[in-house]
This record gives sequence, structure tokens and C-alpha cells, in this order.
Amino acid sequence: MHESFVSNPSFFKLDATLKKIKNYWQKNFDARGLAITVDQWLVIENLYKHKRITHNELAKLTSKDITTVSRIVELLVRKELVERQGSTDDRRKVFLQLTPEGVSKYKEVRPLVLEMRETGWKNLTEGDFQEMTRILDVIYSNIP
Amino acid sequence: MHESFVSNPSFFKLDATLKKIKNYWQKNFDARGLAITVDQWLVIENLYKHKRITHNELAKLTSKDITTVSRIVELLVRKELVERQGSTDDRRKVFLQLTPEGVSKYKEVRPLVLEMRETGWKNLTEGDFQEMTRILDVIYSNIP
DNA sequence: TAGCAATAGTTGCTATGGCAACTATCTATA
DNA sequence: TATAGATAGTTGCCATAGCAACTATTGCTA
Repeated sequence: MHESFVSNPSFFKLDATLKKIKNYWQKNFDARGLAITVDQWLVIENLYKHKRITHNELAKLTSKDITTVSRIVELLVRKELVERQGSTDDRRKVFLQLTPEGVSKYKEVRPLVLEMRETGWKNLTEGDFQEMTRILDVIYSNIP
Repeated sequence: MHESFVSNPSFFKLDATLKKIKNYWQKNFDARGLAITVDQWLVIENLYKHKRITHNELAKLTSKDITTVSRIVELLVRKELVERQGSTDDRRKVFLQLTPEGVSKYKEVRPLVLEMRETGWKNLTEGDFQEMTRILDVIYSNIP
């Protein structure tokens, strides 16, 4: 273990980069009047891909606390982008899915998201992407 | 630009990894009764390194919004780890520095931080660290 | 030098994040 | 089958994040 590993603030650069990305995304969302947050987008994206899932499943997919998911869903329900359906099998469970407006919102936002992802990865190669993914995965698995 | 660049949620893995790191750090802080948060630690670390700086300078060093810095400082002042000193040259400015208790807190927490950084970088090389740093720097500079 | 723009910092508001405590429901088992 | 434990989700609390609006001060310039 070399000095740079321990002297360098390990999470600081991650934090700074992530904040810059989220800020950039949010400003673009706002500039286009999309009326959603970046985390709300993440939820919408997952509901589009997985159709009909519970809060718990959504929490795992988004790496969010279930309480946070619960609150984001509440905001999206108020915006009429998501609807809740109580399960009949297990009355504790609530299934979530996009409303038609939610699906429209997904399709409206998606091209901008692709564009912003390209902007972030400019000047980087496919190999860089894989390296980063690999390293983040190792860090993730290192932590108990 | 290959498909993986645009199909893969670019910030999601960063976000998930960062949350895992912060959680792990916070649990260790709490388990040892250190009575600070991870972000408060970042502020203490910067005040230890830079001695006597303003809110604005601290905000730049920590990549935090000045409002957030202002609030974290308030919490640290209440804990008597940080003290404020109004500038005489420019009465808008407030200089911040660690109290003796703040310096003690730094020295108490520092070994644990080094340990946790090593845990995060386990199974990774110096080269991996540099790769990650390079890639994050490019992403950061890509974003307007 | 009067007044306006810029700067330093604070406060209010809303959203996300995590923990603890809570309700409601379901499952397992004595 | 009564009950204890597990599970799904919500709510309260506090911390961080960012924006807008605000006060106080300073610097610039007409």
C-alpha cells in the first residue's frame, strides 16, 4: 500500500464528480422545464424498465433507502407520473408503475439523458469505461 | 461512442459506491462514539490542513455549496470543535479555525480514516488509483 | 462622493439520505 | 390456533445539497 492510497481523500473526488454530474443534469432538466429531479428520473427509468415492482425492489434497483424511495414515489404520484396498486395476494405490498403520462415523461427525457451521458464520457474510451466500472465494483465489494 | 457508454447509467454506479463508502465511514464513526458526520470530518480535515480560512475558501476546498458549509460550520461551532473570527480588514469575512478540541478530534479520527481508506482500496493497485483519478478528472472537466 | 455592482455570509424552502420507531400484514411454530 | 417473529411500507427526525432571497459590507465609477 503506497502513501497516495492513504493520503488521498478516497471519497472526495467521487463526491465532487458526482455532484458536478447531478448539477449539470438538473440544470438541463430545469432549462427544459421537465419538472423532475435527477433522482426522480432514476426512479422513472427503473419503472420503465421493470414495469410493475414494489418499493422494496425499486429501492434495490436504485441503491436507495426504502424511505427515500417511498418519498420520491409520493412526489411522482402527486405529479401523476406513477401509480400505486395494492397487491391482492399480500396486502402489505404495493405495486408501482408508470402512468401513461409517466411513460411520456420517460420518452421526453430519455434523449437528453443520452446526450448528457455522452458529454460526460467525452475524451474517454470504452476501455476507460470498463476500467472505471471494474474499480468501482472492487471498492464496492471491499466494503463490509 | 459505443452503446455501453450511453445505455449504462453513467452516474448510478458512482452514486451507489459513494453511498456505500459514506455509510461504512459513518457506522465506524458512530461505533466509536466520535459524534461527527462524514461531511463534518471533511471540513475538520480541511481546517486542520489550512488553518485559518473563510467559508468561501472552505467551500471550494470541500466542493460544497457555501450554504452547506455555513451550516456544517454552525454545527461544529456548537460542538466547540471550530471557532469563528471576524476579519478586521474586511468585516464581511469570517475566518474559521479548529479549536484545541477540534485538533484533538482530528488526531483521534485520523487513524480510523487511514484504516478505512485502506479497506476501500484493498485488492487494487497504485495504477488503479491513478486510473480512477484520471478518469474522474476527465469526466469532471467534460462537464460545463 | 453618491450610488450601484460585487462579494461574504445567512436564512428559507424543497429534495435526498439514513436511522429509529411505528402500523399493518403475513409466516412459522408451539 | 394463538402468538411471536419477519416483512412491507410510512412517518419523524436530523444532516447534506442547491437555489433564491436577504443583510451587511466593500469596491468601482459616473
